[in-house]
Amino acid sequence: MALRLINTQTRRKEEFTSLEPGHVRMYTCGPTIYDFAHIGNYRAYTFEDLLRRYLKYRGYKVTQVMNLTDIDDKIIRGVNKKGITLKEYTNPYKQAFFEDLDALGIERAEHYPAATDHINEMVAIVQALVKKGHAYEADGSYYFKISSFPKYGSLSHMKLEDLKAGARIAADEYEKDTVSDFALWKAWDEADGPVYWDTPLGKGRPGWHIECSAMSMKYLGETFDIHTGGVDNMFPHHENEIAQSECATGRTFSRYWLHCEHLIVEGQKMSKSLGNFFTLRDLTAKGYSPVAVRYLLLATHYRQQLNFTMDGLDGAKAAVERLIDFKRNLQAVEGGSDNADFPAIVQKAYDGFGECLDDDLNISGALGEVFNFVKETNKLMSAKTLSKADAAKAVEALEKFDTVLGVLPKKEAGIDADIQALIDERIAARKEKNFARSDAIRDQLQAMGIILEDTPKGTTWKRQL
RNA sequence: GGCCGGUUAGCCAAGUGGUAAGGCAGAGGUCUGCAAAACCUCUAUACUCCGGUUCGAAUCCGGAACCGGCCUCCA
Repeated sequence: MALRLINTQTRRKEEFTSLEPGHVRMYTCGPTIYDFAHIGNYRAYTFEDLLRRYLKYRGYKVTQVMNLTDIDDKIIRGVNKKGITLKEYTNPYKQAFFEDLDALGIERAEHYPAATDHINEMVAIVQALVKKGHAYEADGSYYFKISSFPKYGSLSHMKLEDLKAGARIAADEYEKDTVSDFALWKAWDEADGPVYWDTPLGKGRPGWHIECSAMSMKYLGETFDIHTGGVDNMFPHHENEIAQSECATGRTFSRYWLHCEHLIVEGQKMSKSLGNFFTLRDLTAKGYSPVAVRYLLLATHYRQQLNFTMDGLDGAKAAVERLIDFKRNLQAVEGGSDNADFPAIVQKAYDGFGECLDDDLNISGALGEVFNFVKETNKLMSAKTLSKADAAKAVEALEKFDTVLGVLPKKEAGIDADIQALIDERIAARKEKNFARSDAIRDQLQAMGIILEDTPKGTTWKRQL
């Protein structure tokens, strides 16, 4: 069966087809690089990574764009406070972001355009909108005229007249024709200090929404396949993107919209005041492995709110370990004749894995299939009825699944010579029944994060996750 | 006020009409110098509540409670 995705636009599960056969173009709303990203942000990026990896698993070529928002009110405030340039302010957070992506095993997108590198493209869109009567200038700023786009609200299913005009309408927005019109370009203001661009639109800076329109269309074309983001971006951000993009080009902007639910921590909204606000660095500092965090973020369906708990993190770690151990045990299988039941077990795993993920990326179901495969194969292994060739096929399947899951170590890390020397010494000590010495070595290695496994076949080791 | 999700065992979490996947935790076992690790086996009268439709409902419809989200720059 084909891949089906729930499109926010229609609220229906739709069969996915790409505009260009075999090639998916997707745009993913990225971070504002004014601080370290938190695990809620990474939930969204992990979901996008799952989508990307599964599209590739299904044989698509993927061109993904993730923007880096490096201009907004908070960044301007930070720049002026510290008296440094905008790039000087944002670069450390940009670097930290990529470090976190690597730690979490999130594949790199093809493009990471920064907003401030695309001012000209944004200006061009604003000019096109003005020319077509969809935008107007007021006191040096430019606004999108929502009343000129009847389709406005079709993504979030919100009606303008239902919106509560409330406290969040800033007092300085009086010059807009109607309060719901949003800024495409903001005129320079003294508080902006040195942060501005001189453009045909005047001296100022871009609004927030326009960057995504400009950069997605530049790298993916006027119409592309998938646009993703967190649910909070559905309105107004994505709604505004659609309005400005479609009015500028006269074409459909994104064909599918996917929105990721938020995560909560221990059943509560993540907030600094509750003390349950975590960056990836906060968790690794507590000794948690990034791959455990990845698994936890990945394992819940993306349209479901994810309850992030420390117990859950321990459970995620144990689940990943089970997969890693499964692979190690398979690789140690020797000889034997092929098991007649095994081909059906592998086939069932492949089929189940694909069927679940085809169904709007049902990752929990897919993981269930993987663990059933692990259990059934382990059963054959412990009965010593699995052949070396069977085991190789099982490893192949597991590695194939892991192209989507991304939780297995890329390659076994080497072992230091002195660690090997300790292991050898312990083996010798055990032969001489010098258990005091062998236990001391065992403790020493454990303190170094090396777990020993004394099996009937001898002593092996693994790194603690 | 408008709109949108959710509520499944000790915890996490699939399942959208046919009688409840999977992971963690827990118990037992194999192995072991003892452990650990790994693996196997087992376990739980778990579908928020109240009505309705149906031969049959976690699943569909109506209502309630609770939790959470969006309503102009927050993934």
